[in-house]
Amino acid sequence: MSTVTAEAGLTIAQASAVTGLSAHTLRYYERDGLMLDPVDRDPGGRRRYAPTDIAWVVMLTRLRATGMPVAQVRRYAELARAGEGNEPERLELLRAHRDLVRARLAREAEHLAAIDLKIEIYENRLATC
Amino acid sequence: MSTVTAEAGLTIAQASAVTGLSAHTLRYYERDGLMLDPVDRDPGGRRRYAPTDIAWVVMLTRLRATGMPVAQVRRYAELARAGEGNEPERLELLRAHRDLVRARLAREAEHLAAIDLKIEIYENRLATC
DNA sequence: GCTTGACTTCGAGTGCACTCGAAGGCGCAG
DNA sequence: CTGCGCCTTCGAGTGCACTCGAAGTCAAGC
Repeated sequence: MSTVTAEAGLTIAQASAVTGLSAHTLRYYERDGLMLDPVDRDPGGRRRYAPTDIAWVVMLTRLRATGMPVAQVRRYAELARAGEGNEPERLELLRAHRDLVRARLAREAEHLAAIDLKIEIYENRLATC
Repeated sequence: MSTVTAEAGLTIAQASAVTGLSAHTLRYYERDGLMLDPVDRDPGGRRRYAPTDIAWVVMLTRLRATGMPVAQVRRYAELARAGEGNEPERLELLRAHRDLVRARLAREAEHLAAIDLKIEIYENRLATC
């Protein structure tokens, strides 16, 4: 059924299972230029995700999950697609994103601490009566 | 101009400045039942934000900034509005949210570490050539 | 008394990121 | 050769949380 005879890459369903993205979303990302290259197709025209594709999707989900807008992921993909020579730009893009994420996580940690405090207040109030 | 003679509460513009929310958003939150009670009005019918209102808005922004949906904030406000007796429910709501936030922050920290690694790879590549 | 500017309500519009449905194609088990 | 299930494309729809514009009101300064 889903066993692979030789090495041919994953179907979109398998890629979906591995990455946690829906098949719809995987197609949407490719359409929107978020992939490094269009994914290879089998003789029947179906997508075959190579390990490098999967690795890219994983990185892509990390960027998305940390709040990078789709447009900026596309920008990053375009740079990577263009080949060598623009590493400084890619580095800058990633650094800028990292800084934003760090700042947001710090802020959220503060909020979390305040929420924890609120929880403790409730716990104490319930414990003493 | 914006000095307050006696103690009358903040105008919506002042509340906006203090909380970082737009006046539009403050009205929207009140309309949507996210406030504990409708905000008091001055003789002219304009909103006057009491310190307790501001404190609530601050808590509310903490919940929102950590990803609690507006509908759940409303639920929390409804419980608080209902008065005493439902503290266990409020506590449960906050705890559930806290757990989600903790889990997400942990996941994001992992993603951040992976992004940092990528950045280091770029840095090394650029440093050695 | 008239302008100014901040306020009001109401309802519609925006942006983002999916998410889904329709309509059809292909290859293989039975 | 027929039905099944998974695949395809295209374009439209959804959900969330604002965000904005229009039209009108009111108090205070000039």
